[in-house]
Amino acid sequence: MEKIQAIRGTKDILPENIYQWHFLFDKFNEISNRFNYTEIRTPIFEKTEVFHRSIGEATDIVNKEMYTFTDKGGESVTLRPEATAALVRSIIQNSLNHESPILRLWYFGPFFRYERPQKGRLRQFHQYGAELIGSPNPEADIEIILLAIELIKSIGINGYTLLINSLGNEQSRANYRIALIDYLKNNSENLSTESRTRLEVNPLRVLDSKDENDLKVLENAPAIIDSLDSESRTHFDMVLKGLEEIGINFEISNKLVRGLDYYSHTVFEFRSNYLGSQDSFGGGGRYDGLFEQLGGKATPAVGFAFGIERLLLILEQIGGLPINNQHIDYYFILQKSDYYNYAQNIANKLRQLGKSVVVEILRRSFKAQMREANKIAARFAAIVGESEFLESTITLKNLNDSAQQTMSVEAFLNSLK
RNA sequence: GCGGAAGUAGCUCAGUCGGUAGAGCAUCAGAUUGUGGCUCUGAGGGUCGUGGGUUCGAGCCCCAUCUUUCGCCCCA
Repeated sequence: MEKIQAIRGTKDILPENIYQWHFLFDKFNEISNRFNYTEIRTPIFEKTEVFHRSIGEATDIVNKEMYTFTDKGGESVTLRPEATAALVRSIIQNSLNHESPILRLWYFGPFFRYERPQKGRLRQFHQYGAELIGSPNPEADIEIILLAIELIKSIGINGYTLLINSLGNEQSRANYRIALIDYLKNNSENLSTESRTRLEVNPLRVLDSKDENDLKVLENAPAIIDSLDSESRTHFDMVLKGLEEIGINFEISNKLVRGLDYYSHTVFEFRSNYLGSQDSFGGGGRYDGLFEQLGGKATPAVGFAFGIERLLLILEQIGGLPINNQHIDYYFILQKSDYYNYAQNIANKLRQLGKSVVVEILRRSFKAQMREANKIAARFAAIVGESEFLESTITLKNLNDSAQQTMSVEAFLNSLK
């Protein structure tokens, strides 16, 4: 029989690594709580429309990266490529923002994009993200960035770059778009072919190009910041001032535009030198127009997301992965397999007292059982031989200092209560 | 979607000029009868990613395909 392989770009999270995921989840849960954010879980698939109406028809995500299929009822559904659109759908549907003007949410889960796999880029990947719904003010932008930074700090990552930019409000963006198209069209003969097509479909994305000739052209391109109207400019300035005064380091990048259409005003991205080609491990921004696009009433919001696999890659590179400190308290060693029920009975009482306990089930030799106890780093070998079995006792051997004593089962259990 | 590299034991890797595969670690067992770690001895485990082709003969050469990886693209 031929072996079956996992689907391309998907990865098993193996038992030997799962503690790393628990570590991240626990830290993020804890820090989110400190900021008064609550976890939300939405389905991993949605009506395709949710993403079409939000992410943008012209974006790569919608154009070529979505896992879209027709279900048996004829409905077009899509495995979520990101969270924000689905969350907004849920908030509107459940009227989550009706009880209070402000809603603070976080999420953790799998997402799907049909891309060519690479290190740090999987077809099923995981994100942690947070959304702050209800405030149009720069205070919200500052809070969400601060949360992101505290999360990174909590898992021990210090070396990274925070890039920030403003796309301005709708009017500012429209103005800039015209100015940029104008400029790029005048210089189109110097642009790469890809940038020329992007100029037609999604001109802001040309700013992201790494092509050398494109970069030359872009040197003199109009900057978004110059197209911002006073409202947008003030918003951005207040965000920057806030970050400065709170002591957050950042770099302004007037070329940062990000690949989802729903962003407005503040956009930001976290980059690391440890990731190679996929150097961004988190990003987000403000999306004041999204609620309306998804049929809700106008609601301002900011949010961001981290790529969990990328965070783990960074931790691995900097030697920052946590130590797996899972341990076993007692390993039950049976001289004869006949003593299994006797042992398992005691073992389970120990478990009820909060101990982690394993009982031999392979009928191995005494020596092999001792080896096993040692290998899994049990604190004690709990030995059941003929005399223990007959006298209702248990022999405990401390595997650190080899000290050994025999006592009645009753006395042993009582000593732990 | 485009270009480059790589796939041999559970893991890390050797494998000469084409002659049906090796090491270390890991696993398992043993070294006088109820005692681990160190040491020693031994054993099991591979259709050489998959499918074709060339050849008397392919891990090695050729083609295709799958997967991983690097860069592009994109993004978390």
